[in-house]
Amino acid sequence: MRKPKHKTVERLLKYLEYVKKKMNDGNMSVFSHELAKYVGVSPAQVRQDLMDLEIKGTPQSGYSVEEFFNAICSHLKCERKTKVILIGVGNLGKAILSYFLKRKSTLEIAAAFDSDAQKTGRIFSGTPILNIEEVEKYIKRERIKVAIITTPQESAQRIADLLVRAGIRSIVNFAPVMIQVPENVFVEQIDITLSIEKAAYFADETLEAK
Amino acid sequence: MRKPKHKTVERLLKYLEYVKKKMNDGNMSVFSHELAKYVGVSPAQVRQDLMDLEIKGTPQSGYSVEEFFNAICSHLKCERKTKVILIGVGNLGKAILSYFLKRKSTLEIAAAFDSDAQKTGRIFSGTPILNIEEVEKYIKRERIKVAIITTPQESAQRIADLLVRAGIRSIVNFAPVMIQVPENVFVEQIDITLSIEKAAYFADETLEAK
DNA sequence: AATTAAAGGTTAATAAATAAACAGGAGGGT
DNA sequence: ACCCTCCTGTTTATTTATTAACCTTTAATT
Repeated sequence: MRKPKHKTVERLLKYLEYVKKKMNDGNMSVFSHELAKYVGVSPAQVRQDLMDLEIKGTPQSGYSVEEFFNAICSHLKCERKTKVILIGVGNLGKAILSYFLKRKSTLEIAAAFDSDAQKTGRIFSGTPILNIEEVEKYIKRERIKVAIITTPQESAQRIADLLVRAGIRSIVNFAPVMIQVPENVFVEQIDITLSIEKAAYFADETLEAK
Repeated sequence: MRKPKHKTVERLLKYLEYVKKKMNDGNMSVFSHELAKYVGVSPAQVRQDLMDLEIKGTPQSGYSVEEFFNAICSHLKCERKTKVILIGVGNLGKAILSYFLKRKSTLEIAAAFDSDAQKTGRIFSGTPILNIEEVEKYIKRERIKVAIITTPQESAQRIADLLVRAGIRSIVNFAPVMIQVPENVFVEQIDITLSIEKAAYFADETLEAK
């Protein structure tokens, strides 16, 4: 079976959420059109995804939620939660921390870091906020491999350098600058402003078409 | 010339940013490899994008920033800023407001709305925060067509209904629920938690590959 | 004057993502 | 027993996105 690509991984993560809900509600099975509606894609798309994962269903009862859950988890390697850290407890950082608190995610934000002494030493949304000076020690001790940067633009590169030196292998960067890292470090750049601009563009498109 | 698709629009918006910088610095021209590095794609990709926009360059001086700027602006229809509103001035809402303040965007957040009387009546990051009860009047008076939802999950659907009733034609929704809207309303769902989970997944992938 | 290097323009090839189409089996009703 | 409907499994087609390859131009160099 071939590895899932970007869009597929997105959908699988969404399916996983829905399936968890169904399990909590005591359901034993789920249909492709339910998943399709929840995720916002066509049922055909769902079926094809599930085919790739080699999950079988029946026309009568759809797919077994248990089998489904296990299959996705093993493909996404999310049996045990990956520990990540977050740097920069500003508005965006706080927003992310509280999102993770509410949602049972495949990840766990083990700690957050900031340079502002007013923020450090407290717990926010269940996550301890530590001083940025401790981050290197922390990464090494806890063997953290993934970090989220939500600092201001100006500090992003400096923080990235620090993280890489300490052993971080992959970074999710929300600061609106391209950070430069060694080749063997993975970076995912997420630009919220741009996402909104894009949405607005396509909004216009569809308005005109009607 | 055919209309730019999703990924292309993303890149064009990034090019635009870089070109603005170059113009501010007094540069007259820009090369494909510069843009490529800034945006994180191959120079070939850049050239192809520019070809589609019918922007011509020369091997010696690359592309004219002015021509470039005008071409992108006209294709993205961003000559005059589109006014949008934001609902929900929590952590994420504030983060977005401050991002837009710093960055010269193609959009302008004309007003923000919240139900908390402690927040309303003030100005945050240059944007007035009004009471949610005024939103319908505001949308109609200012003919706003695009709205950003950054409320808690629980209120998202209710707010969406309200917005649609008031005349909003397209919504960027950050609340982690699929909102249901009439067919003629455009919705862009942005799930930050999911983006991070996805990034973590591909991080793992690349780690293993090495 | 010829050569080389750097950068753009174009076309073709490949890969990824999405959509469409259709056969087959199990229930349920007549 | 027959037909109808619903939903799955699979295949094929189509559209989007990305990459690679190759040619051309022009300035600098030898």
